[in-house]
Amino acid sequence: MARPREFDESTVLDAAIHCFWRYGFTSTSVTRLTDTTGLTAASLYNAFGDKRELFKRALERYVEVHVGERIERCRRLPPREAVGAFFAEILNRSLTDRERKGCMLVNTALELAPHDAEFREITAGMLQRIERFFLECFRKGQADGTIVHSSSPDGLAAHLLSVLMGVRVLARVRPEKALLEGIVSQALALLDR
Amino acid sequence: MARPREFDESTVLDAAIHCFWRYGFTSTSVTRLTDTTGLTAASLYNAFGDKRELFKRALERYVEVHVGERIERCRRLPPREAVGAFFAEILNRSLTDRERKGCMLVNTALELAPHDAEFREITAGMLQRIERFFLECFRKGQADGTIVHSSSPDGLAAHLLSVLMGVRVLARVRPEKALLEGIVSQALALLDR
DNA sequence: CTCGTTTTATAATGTTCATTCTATAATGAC
DNA sequence: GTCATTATAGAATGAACATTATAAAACGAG
Repeated sequence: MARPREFDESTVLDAAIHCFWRYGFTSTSVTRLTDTTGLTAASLYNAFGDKRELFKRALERYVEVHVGERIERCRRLPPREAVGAFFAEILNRSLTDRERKGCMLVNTALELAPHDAEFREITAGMLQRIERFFLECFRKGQADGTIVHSSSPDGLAAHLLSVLMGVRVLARVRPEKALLEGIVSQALALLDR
Repeated sequence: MARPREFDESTVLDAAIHCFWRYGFTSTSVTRLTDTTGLTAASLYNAFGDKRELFKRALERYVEVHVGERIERCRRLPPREAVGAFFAEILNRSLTDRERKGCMLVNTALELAPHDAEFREITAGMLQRIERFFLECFRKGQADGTIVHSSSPDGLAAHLLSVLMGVRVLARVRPEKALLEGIVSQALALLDR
């Protein structure tokens, strides 16, 4: 009926993710997007609306692929190991991230959420998803005795969420193994004694 | 010998701080700066060089005024109280920050440090200053018995630094009293048992 | 083959950006 | 008062920005 697309939407989104992840929304120009996706501006606008809409799609895909899948991977483990594995992945990512991209969700939370109500809601929801994952782990772990009872699950979950944010920030400035590992091991120790 | 300045440098820097703090480096246009400082672009460039140089001066002043003075204030207290007072101030600031500006140092660490070697060094040094403050408190507190020995001072200091970063990020997205207070009280509990 | 529809390529749009030019104004030294 | 020097005001500069207009191209339906 009509001319077919010459590109794969997910592939283009992945390229857009890489730009936005590394440089953020404002510092990613449409020119940079056309260069790295290979699409013309016309195709980009025709397919995604505008830059903001494209960013939204990219962020949603980022969270599904990079955050959601990590949570699913870890959720299959026993609760205490799940939290450990989660932070082990974060640590590994942060220490091998040569472009210092950090976490696109954290970056967006700081760049757009404060001034943009829509992105504030979106990022808040995504952060709550991580918090809920921690919460589940702690509830289960405290129930079966693999995680200590000294603190409430809610307090622990919020605390670990903030440690996660902190590690993601620090990793973009000082991606030092000793520093980040120290922070995480300190956080995990909270679960054991 | 020459025409005198019509403005006070510190006053102008404070106005610049407010812009950069709220919107970051990239999203603060020179027009916005001339509007809020009251200076013409010519005066701004004559006095400070360029936008980047002005930002650097603003950041340095921000850290002196807002971070340095807080550290000095708290340093006068006994070690355990010093840490408590520090986080009490952070919490209070975060919960009354209606513009969701967060912390200009954290914002810069995420916006500029990853791609700019000079700002990476600057922000890293400033973060280390906070870390050293924690470290001093822990060393003294462990020596006089007001802070528990269960963890190394270095590990604790790094951990609290990351909690601080995390709170500053979360506060820009979800400035909720219960959430932030929960995180901080959890962190402070680490010092007592 | 022709028509309707969507995608592409290219060029153009008008705006905003950081920065600088030109000219005028204000001072102290002489 | 004149001069050298620095600060201002306002306009101008050219580059980069996001977005769109125009027209050609590629397909299925009829």
